[in-house]
Amino acid sequence: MPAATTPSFAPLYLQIKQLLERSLEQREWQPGEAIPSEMDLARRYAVSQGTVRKAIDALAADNLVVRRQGKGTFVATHTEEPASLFRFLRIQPDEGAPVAPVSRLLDVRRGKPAADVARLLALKPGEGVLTLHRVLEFAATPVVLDEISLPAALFRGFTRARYDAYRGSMYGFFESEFGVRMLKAREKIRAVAADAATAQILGTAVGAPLLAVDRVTLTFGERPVEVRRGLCVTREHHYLNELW
Amino acid sequence: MPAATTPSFAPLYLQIKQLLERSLEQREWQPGEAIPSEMDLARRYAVSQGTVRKAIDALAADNLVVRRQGKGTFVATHTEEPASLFRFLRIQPDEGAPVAPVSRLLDVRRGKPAADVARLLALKPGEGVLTLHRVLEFAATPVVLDEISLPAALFRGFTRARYDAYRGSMYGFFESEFGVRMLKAREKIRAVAADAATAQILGTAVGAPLLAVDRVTLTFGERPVEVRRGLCVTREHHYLNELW
DNA sequence: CAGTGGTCTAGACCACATC
DNA sequence: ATGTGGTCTAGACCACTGG
Repeated sequence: MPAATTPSFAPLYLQIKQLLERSLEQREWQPGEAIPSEMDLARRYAVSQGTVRKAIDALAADNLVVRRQGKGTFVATHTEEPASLFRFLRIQPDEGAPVAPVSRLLDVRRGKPAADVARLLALKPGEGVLTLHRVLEFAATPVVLDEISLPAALFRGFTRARYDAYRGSMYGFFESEFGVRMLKAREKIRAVAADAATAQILGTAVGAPLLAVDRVTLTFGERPVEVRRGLCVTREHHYLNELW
Repeated sequence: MPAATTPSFAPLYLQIKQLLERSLEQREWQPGEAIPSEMDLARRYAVSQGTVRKAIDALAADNLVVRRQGKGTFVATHTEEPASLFRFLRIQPDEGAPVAPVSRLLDVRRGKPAADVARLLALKPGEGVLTLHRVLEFAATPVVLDEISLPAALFRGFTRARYDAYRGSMYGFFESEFGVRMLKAREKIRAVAADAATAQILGTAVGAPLLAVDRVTLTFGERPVEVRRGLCVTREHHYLNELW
């Protein structure tokens, strides 16, 4: 017997998935916390455990939750699990094992968005943005220069000092300090020539070829919450992509 | 009750998946054909339909097989389904809808592999390679220059005329003419400066920034069967990547 | 030990495709 | 009408985790 009402035409397990997704978005359970057991959720929604299982499987496939056998199912977080780090960090040294770079924030500015940024972030007229510049260093060598644009409304109280005090990835910082959760991203990659300012920061010649990675990052409901352009020296590093 | 013997320590459904994978590799069913129904397979392996279902789900997640409701489950193929085309083709025009480019083969050569190619293809000493050069054109504009290295042993009888006569993607050609099936790939992406020869073919200035995409393509058993370097003009095109 | 997710089964019914 | 994959259920047992 299904639940009391069937709110839409979709398989039951997808309806349950949607309900769980709403609870996740509304922080009924915090990132890193366990959600209720499958049996509890089955009782709550008046469906069988198998149906809840399929719903959770789908959430896990979307990287919204992480299953841990014998322990429970946990809300995905950027503040733990170094594994999930490399989901969004695709630049790696040509030689040697994957490593996490050091992030150095150059500046933080507030202002009006450029037209393309406003469009990509779906900002309302008049909405402001935060613009960060930061460098990623691998083994003390600057490799990536990022320009990061964020809707100011979602990141009130952002300061350089606050970021510098944080230990962990930038997305971990966004999640724990501002409650903004980066779920997926779309990147467009091009090759460009280094301009003078970039060349100086990255230690390359002016005109040297750089990888330009334009990322739009999405949160719940496919809402864009970050636009970032990364310029990357690929002399001893590369962007790794697995196709399957 | 499980099957007669349990050949290894793994869940039943993964053992079934492995058996099905072996059958797929050995072409017990041809690409594009339907495999037996879930019920038939359940009887064949003496397991329940649900277990076969999980095995097939896993194969479908690996893109080895495609489910079609009401019709059956079909062996994946590069010779149909334009959708699967864009799984390996990530270069797209900045403006407008995704389109399939025209592939123009420049030359075909036989010879000894370069050291790095031999290593990436895991060739035995003395094994020869085929080297192709080809251009991808979007709207009559050359955008990508590919150098493709293939183990000669797997592509006996390859000629330019034979490729030109084929209608469809290159991986479709490999699959239907040589029985070589490209299942997944790993790409390393860098920015480089155009050399004179490349600049001429792609219609750019010498030294212009190009995207260099180094791909190793794998078949069953993670065996590498293609090494390709693509050089791409990203003036009006980009490499698209979805992160989730 | 008790509780969690993971596997496996068996059977019922639905949705879709084909004849 | 028949056969296919897709959903849903209910219950049993396994494997892992932690007190």
